[in-house]
Amino acid sequence: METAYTPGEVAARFGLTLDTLRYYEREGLLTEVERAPSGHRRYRASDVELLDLVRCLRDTDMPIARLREFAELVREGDRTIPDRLEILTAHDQALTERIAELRLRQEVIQHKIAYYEGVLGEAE
Amino acid sequence: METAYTPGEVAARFGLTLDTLRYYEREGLLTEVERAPSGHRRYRASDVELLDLVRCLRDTDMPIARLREFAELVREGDRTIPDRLEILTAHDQALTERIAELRLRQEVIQHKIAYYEGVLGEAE
DNA sequence: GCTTGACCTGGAGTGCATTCCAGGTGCCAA
DNA sequence: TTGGCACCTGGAATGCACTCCAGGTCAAGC
Repeated sequence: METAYTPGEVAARFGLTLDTLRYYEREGLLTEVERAPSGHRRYRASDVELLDLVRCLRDTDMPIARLREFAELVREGDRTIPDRLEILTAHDQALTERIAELRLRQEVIQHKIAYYEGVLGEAE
Repeated sequence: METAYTPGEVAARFGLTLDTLRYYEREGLLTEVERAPSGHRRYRASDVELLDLVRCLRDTDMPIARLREFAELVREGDRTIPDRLEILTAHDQALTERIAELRLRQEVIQHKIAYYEGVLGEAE
């Protein structure tokens, strides 16, 4: 029998709330989650694995709509791997650009900090 | 006579819409902007300078509320420089952390990409 | 048997940052 | 004098990603 995780366990593991977890499922970001006889969700290893990637993509600002596309491809099976690859590489590139932009902006901010420190230094 | 910029010029320069520009002003992110006799805004060099920093901070995800605090300090004069410095250094640090997080997540994504590429390679 | 805690549902509500709109003014060029 | 364009106002609407709620179920422990 496959190991399964409760909603509480999964939520704690990924730092998500139960509401967010359910929301992701409703939005189609996860493949259909199995249920215990009681009706409670039971997450399998494959769910957790996908959620790990989803969290990764979400934390790097991939929009929900794009994540849904990705999850749909996952549901369609291995033949969609080229499409998934395209989504991931595009996101990877966007991420590289975003990081570069943040660093550029950070430099400007650091210059401003240095300027303010200079003003304070003179005043002494 | 001081050079002044029209709303259209400023919006184009910073890649903002006129609506956003007005919104920032309403929210107190800019110091009071002067008007031409017609009622139209005339941005002075100091407005543009502040807006440049605001844009930098906004583009690095500083929330509007925090930006308002900062702009209020600017309006209160030079004695608030230590407070402004505190806001900027805190943000600078948050930014460093954010960049580190993005890079970490990016690595995971790149591993996934490599994995998918491996799968496709084998299939040939 | 009864409470407690974890979970369930559908749907409403929230917060943030814009973005849009309707109805107006001022000024320049044809 | 008539467009057309850039701009003005207050206020409403939008999009996104949650987050909350009311009213219920289920299994375990006292």
